[in-house]
Amino acid sequence: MENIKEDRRIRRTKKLLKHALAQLMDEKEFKDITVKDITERADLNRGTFYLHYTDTYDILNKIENEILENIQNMINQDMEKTDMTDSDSVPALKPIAEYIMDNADICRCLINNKASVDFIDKFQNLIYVNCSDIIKRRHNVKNTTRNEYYFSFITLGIIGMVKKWLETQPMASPDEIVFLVEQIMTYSSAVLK
Amino acid sequence: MENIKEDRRIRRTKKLLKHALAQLMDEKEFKDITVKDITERADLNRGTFYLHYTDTYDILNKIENEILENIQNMINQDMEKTDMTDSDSVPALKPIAEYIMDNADICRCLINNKASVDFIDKFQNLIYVNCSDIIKRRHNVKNTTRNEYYFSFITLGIIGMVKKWLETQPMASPDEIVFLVEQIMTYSSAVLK
DNA sequence: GCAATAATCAACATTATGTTTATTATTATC
DNA sequence: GATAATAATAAACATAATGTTGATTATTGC
Repeated sequence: MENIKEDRRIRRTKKLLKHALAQLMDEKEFKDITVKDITERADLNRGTFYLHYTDTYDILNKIENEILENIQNMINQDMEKTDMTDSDSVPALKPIAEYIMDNADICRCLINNKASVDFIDKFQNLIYVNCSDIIKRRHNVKNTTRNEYYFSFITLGIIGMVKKWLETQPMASPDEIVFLVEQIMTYSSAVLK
Repeated sequence: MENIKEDRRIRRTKKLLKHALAQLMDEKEFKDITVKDITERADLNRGTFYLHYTDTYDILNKIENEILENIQNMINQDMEKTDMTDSDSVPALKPIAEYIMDNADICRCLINNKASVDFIDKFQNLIYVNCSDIIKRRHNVKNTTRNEYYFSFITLGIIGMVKKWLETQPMASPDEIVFLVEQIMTYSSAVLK
């Protein structure tokens, strides 16, 4: 997805800009953050920003996509290893929960972001795409409109739980959340037909 | 909440501005909508906008709050009528679903809005505040951290379902959605302790 | 070391914002 | 229907952010 070898200066600049934005999002709403704010915080020239991003929404979008790509990669790795037919747990959940825990600050500001692009939408879609097939196969469930509604319920519900997790200080351990998510998935799949 | 008698000109102006914004949100992302866009569409002077709202986020916020206030009022009315201890259904759901159906265009653009304030957050909070007490009493459930996680799951999950409902054309009838929501609430409450 | 290129700096035109003042049009109320 | 109150208009303004350009300096990969 990314160029394997970007110039060191580019890597440094992008990292500085992203860190600056994450800092600022902790301090004020995204909509009130300007390109000038970001470059001043990163101690870079304003023009430099435009060498890499078109506007503030572009850089935010790219931060979001990186996080979600990392999570998707964990799922893909897990898919190869796992025989889906026998186990009832989802092995990818543990590394994902640990990843979210490790990146709690950035995940929290993305998921709580009041004025921006659609991190939650993209996250829900990721869960939807990766889970619906697995669940359907496991529980021998059909593609009905009714079940589509329930999937929308479950997938956004899981994000609600993760959101709560990130908001509750001190945060529970990844293992605890994995347990709760698996439990809720088991219970909820009972509504599917 | 609102002044009982606003000048007719003010009522007209506010209505024109709100309709113009709703129209524009169907055409492009909220973040790209300017005050000029709104007043041009409403065929009003740009200065007039500032007589009533501070910026685009302010008017959006007020549209959101109106919708949610109307829903809250339905719940309040229902609370007075209902004896909570015996029934297992939630009578407010039907009028709420009908209200959402009647205002599907505006609700859809608020719930799908990619770049704005927090309609979904506020909506989730409304459900949370109004449902948690009822459910806790009904199922004799305690205030544990674990249950808080589940409430976050259920409340955002319901919004996921409503979102799906609004996206699916042609929309299902309010009665169908009420049935699904009640079913999911019954099933889900099984995870509470 | 050197060619390539990223970052800086200063300057610029463009656009949106938010405010002000004087003027016109509409309203509520008597 | 006349009138005082006030909402909407129009034009002008300062301010600030945006996005771009061209020349210069600094860093990088090889």
